[in-house]
Amino acid sequence: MVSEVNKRATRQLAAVYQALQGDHSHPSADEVYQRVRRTLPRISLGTVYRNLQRLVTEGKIRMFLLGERIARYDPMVAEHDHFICQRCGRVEDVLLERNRQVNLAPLVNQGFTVTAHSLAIHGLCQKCGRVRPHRAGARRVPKGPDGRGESTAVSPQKGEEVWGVDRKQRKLRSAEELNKQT
Amino acid sequence: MVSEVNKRATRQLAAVYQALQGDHSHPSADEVYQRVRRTLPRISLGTVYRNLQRLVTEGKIRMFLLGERIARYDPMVAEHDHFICQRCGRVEDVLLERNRQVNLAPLVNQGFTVTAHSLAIHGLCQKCGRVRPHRAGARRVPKGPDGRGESTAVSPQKGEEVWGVDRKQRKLRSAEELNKQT
DNA sequence: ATGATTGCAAAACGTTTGCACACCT
DNA sequence: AGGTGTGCAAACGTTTTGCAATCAT
Repeated sequence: MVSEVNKRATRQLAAVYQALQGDHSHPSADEVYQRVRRTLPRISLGTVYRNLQRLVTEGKIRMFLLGERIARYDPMVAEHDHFICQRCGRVEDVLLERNRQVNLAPLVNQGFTVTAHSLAIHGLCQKCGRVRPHRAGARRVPKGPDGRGESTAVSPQKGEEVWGVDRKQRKLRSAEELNKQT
Repeated sequence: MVSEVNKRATRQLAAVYQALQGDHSHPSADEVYQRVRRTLPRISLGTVYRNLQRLVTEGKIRMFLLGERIARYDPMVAEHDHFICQRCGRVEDVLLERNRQVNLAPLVNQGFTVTAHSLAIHGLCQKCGRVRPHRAGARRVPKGPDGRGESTAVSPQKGEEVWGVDRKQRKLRSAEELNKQT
């Protein structure tokens, strides 16, 4: 009623959709763009974005932001969880049988409406887990070769000691105090 | 050995750190900036970013990207999960007693190294859940008033039918076919 | 003194948008 | 014909970075 306007089907829309089918590698918009370009060399990145967005709001694909700043897209499939590699940034689907049965009742009782939930598991993927990473460039979250650095709520890197912060509000006497325990 | 360089303690670093202590509202870098500015009016946004980054790699604070493209920061605290409101984008800490006991053994057996996991629950927070949202602007993920639009792997909006995609690879005959079921 | 850290401004990055033109229906 | 969707390029918001000046050690 309000405005189910005449959506049109175009070559570009189909190509974008097609590029995602059967693909669970969570391509970014740009990766989709590169793919679609092979079929439609004149398509623009903007169009890819527009069509991805359209497919998302139509519920035909899924978009998520998971520990990185770039959006990734997925064909619609059954619920699953995600493993995010801290080193290479790769996101893999994982199926953990038992964890779907999370008890959300407490939330609902507090007035939340829950529409979805997904578990993000952080760590090192099979490839990255093998390499022992020279514990050198630990200062800076790397960004070059492996593409992505940080991930969602990464726990302290092994080898970096966590600061002994006590949980309650705490005032620093001086700037020095902050540095002391590093 | 390699390069545990002389890190220095500065007023700015302390202020950035201090701005987060006892704050569980998940401020963005810019919010931290605004806060710190009250004490150090001449601090620059770049410095805030640099210090936030440093504190993160030192394990003194935590950064996460959760359903939005902007980074949010948190003082280091015990593990908890996150509720992300689809409407207003607010991220709230939640404590779900039973869900910590996820069985990660299958993953570990597959060669993954798990360092952290957190559950992201998507839905409507107490405030947003009350309002019945004019089911009109459902086409476009809103971006104005409520600040954020999309969230991590949001499931199809109520009222939008999901396309009946069959799971296996599928070729479109034509562009039209894509539009048909909308 | 020396070099880590700052402020500033420009660049980078992924994404969105305004426009005139092309194409679908 | 009419208007949705396109290609292009410019704009966007967040984050990063190069530089000379400043400050902690």
